[in-house]
Amino acid sequence: MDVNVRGCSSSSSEPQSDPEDNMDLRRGPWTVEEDLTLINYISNHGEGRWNSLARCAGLKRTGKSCRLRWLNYLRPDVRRGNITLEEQLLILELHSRWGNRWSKIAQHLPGRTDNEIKNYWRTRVQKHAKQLQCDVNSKQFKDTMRYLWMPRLVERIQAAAASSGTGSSTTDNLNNNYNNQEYTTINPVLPASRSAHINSSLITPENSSTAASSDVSDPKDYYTFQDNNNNNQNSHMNYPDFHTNQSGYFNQGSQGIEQQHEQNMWFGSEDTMENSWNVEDLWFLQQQFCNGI
DNA sequence: AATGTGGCCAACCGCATATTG
DNA sequence: CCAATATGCGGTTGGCCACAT
Repeated sequence: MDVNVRGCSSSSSEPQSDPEDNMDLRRGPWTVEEDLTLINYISNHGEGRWNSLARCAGLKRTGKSCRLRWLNYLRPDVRRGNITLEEQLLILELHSRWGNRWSKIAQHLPGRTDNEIKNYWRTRVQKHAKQLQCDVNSKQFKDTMRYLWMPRLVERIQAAAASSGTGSSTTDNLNNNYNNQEYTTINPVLPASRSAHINSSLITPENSSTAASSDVSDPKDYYTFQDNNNNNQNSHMNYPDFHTNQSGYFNQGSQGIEQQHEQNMWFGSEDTMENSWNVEDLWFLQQQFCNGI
């Protein structure tokens, strides 16, 4: 919304310099009164033109500060609380695609802010990279996310849905998509060492090569979550970079780590990313290093 | 009980880009 | 077209809190 707030003050003669130079400006945590002032002002006049807004509302804050406070905290549709499994999965996938484009990623997580996603990434994901003593941007780490964490997340999502008995959840969409082959799935270009553990019948060189060059301009084409916590947005999900069997992203088969071990390591915890590194993670990384990937 | 440590997250900072006059 | 200003984005910081020692 484009609201003209310029007429509210003697703005034409105001100094145009950065208001942060103003010694009267407040910094630090916002008070309840400031929050209410900002909310009331925006509800009456709309958002935008933040510097003018800050002045006209009588807030001794920079426009930047007001904007940040509104977008990250006060905005009515901002979603608070833990990042869900579905959101974790989406963050991982979108980050693998776009890197640290937090605002772009946030656009695809309704109610989540770039700041929140950024914080999540730094505190949870980077922590594990640190534990592994590898760079978060390294191929090893990215592959670990892609071929271990994300499939596990899908399994956990499915397990959670199964246990809760919710029939129309994201996981049902996942299952349906996979089972019915509703969408065109594109296989990842897998590390050779890892490919052996994947049901080869689901991988073809044709679509594998397609994956690497898939021209995905808008992830909405691929992801839409049934967001149970946020207005029941109708959604589906389609992974361009994975091909799965019915139980998850790939078939671990007899060569994988035993299912029980897998469950112990991942399904016993509330937070998927909070577990310590397990044997398979280390094994996977080791294989990658050994194969020079 | 006191102190140290680490995680979390709101807020700030600096820069790049867009908009305006 | 250009300079000034506003806006948006990603990186970083600092304070609070919980937990460990």
